[in-house]
Amino acid sequence: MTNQGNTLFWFRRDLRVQDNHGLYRALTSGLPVIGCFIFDEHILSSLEDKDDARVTFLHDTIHDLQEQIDARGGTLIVEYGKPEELIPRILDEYHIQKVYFNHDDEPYALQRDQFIAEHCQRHQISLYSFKDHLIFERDEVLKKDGLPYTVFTPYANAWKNRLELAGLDQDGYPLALSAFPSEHPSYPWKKVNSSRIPSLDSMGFVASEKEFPPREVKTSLIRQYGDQRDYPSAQGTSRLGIHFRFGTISIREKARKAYHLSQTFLNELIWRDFYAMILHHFPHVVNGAFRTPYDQIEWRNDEDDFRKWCMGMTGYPLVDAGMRQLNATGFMHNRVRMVVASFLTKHLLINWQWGEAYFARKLLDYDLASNNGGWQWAAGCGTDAAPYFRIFNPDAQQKKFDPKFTYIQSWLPEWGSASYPPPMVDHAFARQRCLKVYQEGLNRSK
DNA sequence: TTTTGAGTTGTTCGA
DNA sequence: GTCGAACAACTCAAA
Repeated sequence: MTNQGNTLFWFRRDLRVQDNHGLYRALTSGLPVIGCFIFDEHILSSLEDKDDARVTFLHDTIHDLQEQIDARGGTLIVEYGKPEELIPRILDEYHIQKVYFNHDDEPYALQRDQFIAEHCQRHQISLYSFKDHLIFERDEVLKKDGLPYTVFTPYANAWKNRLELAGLDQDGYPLALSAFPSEHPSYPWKKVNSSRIPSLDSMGFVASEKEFPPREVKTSLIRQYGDQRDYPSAQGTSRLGIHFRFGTISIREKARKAYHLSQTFLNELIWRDFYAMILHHFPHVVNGAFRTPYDQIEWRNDEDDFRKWCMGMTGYPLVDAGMRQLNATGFMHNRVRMVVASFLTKHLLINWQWGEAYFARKLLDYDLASNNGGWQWAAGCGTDAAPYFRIFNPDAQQKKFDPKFTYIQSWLPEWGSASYPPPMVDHAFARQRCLKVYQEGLNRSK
């Protein structure tokens, strides 16, 4: 047994022991399993804020994960540095014969994993990778002609058919959402000596005071999700995004929970698969519009305007309350995300990529595929075929979704006082300007 | 191949 | 206040 070496399970964005597909496969690989996690220097060095709360969240999470693995008699090796240097070292030092991890289809991750795959091949180490982060991914839901969907509704219909294709379990839940076992007496974790978790300080960060949402979501919230989710002052959304991002909860578990309770909630999980699939098949969306003619739009890109938007000083209270909530907490209600994104792109004519980057910096639940998809949708250049003249009216949105100014007052205390600025641009004027500039941009591409 | 129906989350106008 | 049509003609998916 000892001569056969060990299995390595590399945690990345699946930071849990329960219902973890790749980990389950590693634990049934026939060799003792050692876990590892790397605080990736490439990613961390690109973060702008020393008190980035996502690094605190990661650090807390890794601490908990290590305790859980310790309690099972195993080890989680935790390092800070470059995966392309650290993984080969770990493979060598711990006599690794098999490497297991879960798919990560973001562009950087694909390149990182390709390097590791080539290294493993050169050293006769087996490498196994599994779907865990999504319910259906890559080529699992395609049109009849074999090409990927680019419209959500037919994709969601095909997705739901596929979910039920494998049948239901005895409790009436799709088998495709079954959990992978994490507890079994014969699962062989391995205890080895390893160094301590690097401190936040040693990686150049300080602890954040921001609060992190719980991993659980009430049944009543899911049941009422369809009716409540559009009202930013209600606690109508789950705030599970950060946990889906880092895999601190299982997507299958939450989908199973929502399955009989709320189609609307389930649809949101399908959107997540949809945008990940779009990123996989159309990687150009990272650098430009999904619909390339929209790259011809002549954005104003006024830096003072952008600064006002970032600070929540536009003079439109729903926009400003949203930005204040984002800046203060790292979270913004979904309805308000649409309003601020529409305002930045359509009213201010600032390139959606500026907004995308700001959200990437600030959102605790930031996810490349979903954030990019959402911004392209807001700008009108994305997969949604709806016409671009759909421009949100920030005042009308306030009347509909925050009629008593409850949300606005909780994030914008000076609203209504003399110190609150007047609207930075007139809505009717901005709307006409937007229609004209979009039209001209699209004509230019013909 | 051609045709047909439909498209996450909207707004404005005029009856 | 409420309701349907227009916005401007586009793109996609499936028959």
